[in-house]
Amino acid sequence: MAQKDQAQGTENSGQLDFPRPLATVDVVIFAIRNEGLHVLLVQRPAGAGEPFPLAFALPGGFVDVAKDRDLEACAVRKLKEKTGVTSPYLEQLGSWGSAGRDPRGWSATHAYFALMPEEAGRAALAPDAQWFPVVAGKIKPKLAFDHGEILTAAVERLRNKVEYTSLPAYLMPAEFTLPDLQRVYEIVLDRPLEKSAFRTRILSADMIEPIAKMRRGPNRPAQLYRLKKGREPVYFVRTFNPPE
Amino acid sequence: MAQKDQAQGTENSGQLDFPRPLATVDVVIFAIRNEGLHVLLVQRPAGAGEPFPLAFALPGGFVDVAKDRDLEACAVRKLKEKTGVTSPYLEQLGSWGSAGRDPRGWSATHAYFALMPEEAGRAALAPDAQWFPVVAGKIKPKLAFDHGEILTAAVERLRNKVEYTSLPAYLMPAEFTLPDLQRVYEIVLDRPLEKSAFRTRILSADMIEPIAKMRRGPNRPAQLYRLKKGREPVYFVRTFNPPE
DNA sequence: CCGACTTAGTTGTACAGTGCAACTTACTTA
DNA sequence: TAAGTAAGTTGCACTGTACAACTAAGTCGG
Repeated sequence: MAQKDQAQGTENSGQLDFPRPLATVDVVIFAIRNEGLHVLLVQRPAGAGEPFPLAFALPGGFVDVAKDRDLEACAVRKLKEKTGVTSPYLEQLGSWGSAGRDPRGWSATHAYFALMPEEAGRAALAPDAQWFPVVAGKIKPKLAFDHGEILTAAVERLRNKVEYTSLPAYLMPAEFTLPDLQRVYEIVLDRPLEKSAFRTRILSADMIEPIAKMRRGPNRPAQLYRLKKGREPVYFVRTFNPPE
Repeated sequence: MAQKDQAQGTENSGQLDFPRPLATVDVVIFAIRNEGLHVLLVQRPAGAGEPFPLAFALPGGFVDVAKDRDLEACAVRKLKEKTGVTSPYLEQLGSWGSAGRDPRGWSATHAYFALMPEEAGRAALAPDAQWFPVVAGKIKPKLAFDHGEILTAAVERLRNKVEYTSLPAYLMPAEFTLPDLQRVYEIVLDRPLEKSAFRTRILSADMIEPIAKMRRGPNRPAQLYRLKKGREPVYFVRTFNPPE
């Protein structure tokens, strides 16, 4: 809630002349590439006065009070501007704000969490944007600001939700098989799942529908499916076979 | 991520002289009072230039870059200052930011979600703070700003998490019985739960421990329990008997 | 042309936790 | 001492998973 600023010691109503934190938005966007979880990062500029020159960072930037109607619009805009991609799934992840996270002053970022299929990531990527594999919840290069911490939180959120939702559907191409989908679940969770229980659960969730086509390969063909359109993510009432 | 401000059209590195949104923190704090879910609200001042004079609002206020080390510290401070209470459980709920939510300009609030036992709420409450019953996820008075929307999101989050976590433990007094705990679950979920399944689940979660005392009443005494100290919230692998 | 190989998809049995309902236990009160 | 009430337990049916073996449908190499 915004109220009169008792913090500044001025009790005059409507006084707004006190220092404000910097307000930014950052997006953690995941895709599966080459059988592994990847995250899209952008390299920071090297100009004078730039914090963390040439380090990699999450795509994002300052909220523009003239351009952005709201935070989500800002996230969509920043993602498009910084990386060139658009995401079919975007949710809030959380916010990080403190005196020290940005050398330019007290700043707070509104972090978003996004998923996209690999196919869409092959299109025009911004020149300084790049996909990085996520290994053990971390990234090789040390990230700018507290973005390493934000990324860790995003991976944890992804793992948690994949355990009991249909979120991986947003990581799939337009047409996919059930084993494809299961593989994506397994990649994110980093453990094998039971084939028959997986099939039962997904098929009874009414989230995908078979199309009149099979995936052909060197062995038995597999039924192709597509997402039912307009489907919100499905929440299961159990997790998959629990870790221990 | 904070980066140079391309949005303002100035490409000079380190330029920070552009308008910043207002930054606030608000807290939705719940307690069970009189067999019902309640929220703690504060009445807004009536001074000239004050938005929503005398309306009720979530406790919160502007981030103070001098006083607040980070957002959570700001939430704790605001809760204490505005209402007088302190919460044993505080988590981020999300952020709401847009051009129109505050008549004083583009503003973004970082909303927190808190739980506390009723007993702690009986102590010194700030004079303009007041508990309101939550009926059907809503509050009787129309709230200031978009706080009605934030409250709705908080109730939804609470309901969702109570379905598969031990969060209600933070709504309990220091000593309580299993039927007490079950009643709190039922109040929040607004549906009855199975007694035997509930007991089995809670007792096998290793979150509470019996004390050498019984609750005596007009009928069979009930075993009293307390929370095991230092326990994080427990996540169950199933929800309770699903709504349909 | 046939048998080895591989992956898709199904089936069967054991098990865990819930839903439902009846039951026992332990106390108060008339 | 019997009735009443809430605490706590028990038993059985049911659902969905775990595990594992099985069948199905294709390619490929001899």
